[in-house]
Amino acid sequence: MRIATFNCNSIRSRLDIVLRWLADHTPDILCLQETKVQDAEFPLDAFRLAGWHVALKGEKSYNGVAIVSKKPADEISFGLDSEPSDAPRLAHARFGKLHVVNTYVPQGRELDHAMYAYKLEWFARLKKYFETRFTPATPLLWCGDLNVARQPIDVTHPETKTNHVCYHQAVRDAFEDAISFGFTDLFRQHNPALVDYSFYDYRAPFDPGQKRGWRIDYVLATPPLAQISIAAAIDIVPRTLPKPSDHCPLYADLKD
DNA sequence: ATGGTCGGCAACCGA
Repeated sequence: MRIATFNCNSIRSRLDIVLRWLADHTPDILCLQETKVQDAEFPLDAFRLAGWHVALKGEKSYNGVAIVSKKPADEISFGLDSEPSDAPRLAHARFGKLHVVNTYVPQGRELDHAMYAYKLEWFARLKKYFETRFTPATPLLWCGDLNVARQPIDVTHPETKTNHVCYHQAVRDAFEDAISFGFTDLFRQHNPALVDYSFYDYRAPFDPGQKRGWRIDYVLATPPLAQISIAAAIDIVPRTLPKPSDHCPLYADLKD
């Protein structure tokens, strides 16, 4: 079974890239973030024509999540359990015994901005969400753009990023606390020392040799799934393609 | 240290 995640930075502007990626990599499940579209405007027919089911929740201009799958989900819900629930940032789908939670965590803007405190709180609320609904024995995948680089290896020049909202110690601690529910970072499980990134800021000149990037997108799994995980990888940076996203697709393969 | 480029959407905001 293959599970994938991709911050597509507008599903309408990158529909062809996403459909091509689905056809080439044939995941069972693909979690999308930043679809940036209201539900009525989501290009659902294009997915259906290609044989995919989609659970989606969006809004105008910002945020938006979707779970694309070969088989239809048995259960779908959106948002955290407390207000503001941020439905366009969290999608949950159940496929038989398998649960998938797809999140687009708030970026945080600046350390002294209210959105950064909100981001830290978001991780705490998400941990509560996991504790309320699941146990570490639940076959559960947590995927998405989490807007935090976990370790020094996960960001270029970490010593210059200590005051960045995606690497500051407090957000790394908040992430680790949510992970402590019982998750394993599948990319790092399979590639313990590999320097690879899932995000390259549009504003930084793209230089594959320099690789100025961040690993802020994840597939995390509870023990029953981490134990049967075979491989995980970040796909090539699609900067050579027309209309590349600033994020890369990544995926994990599990035994069926 | 600063600024750099996108997408959405119609002036700038968010990343």
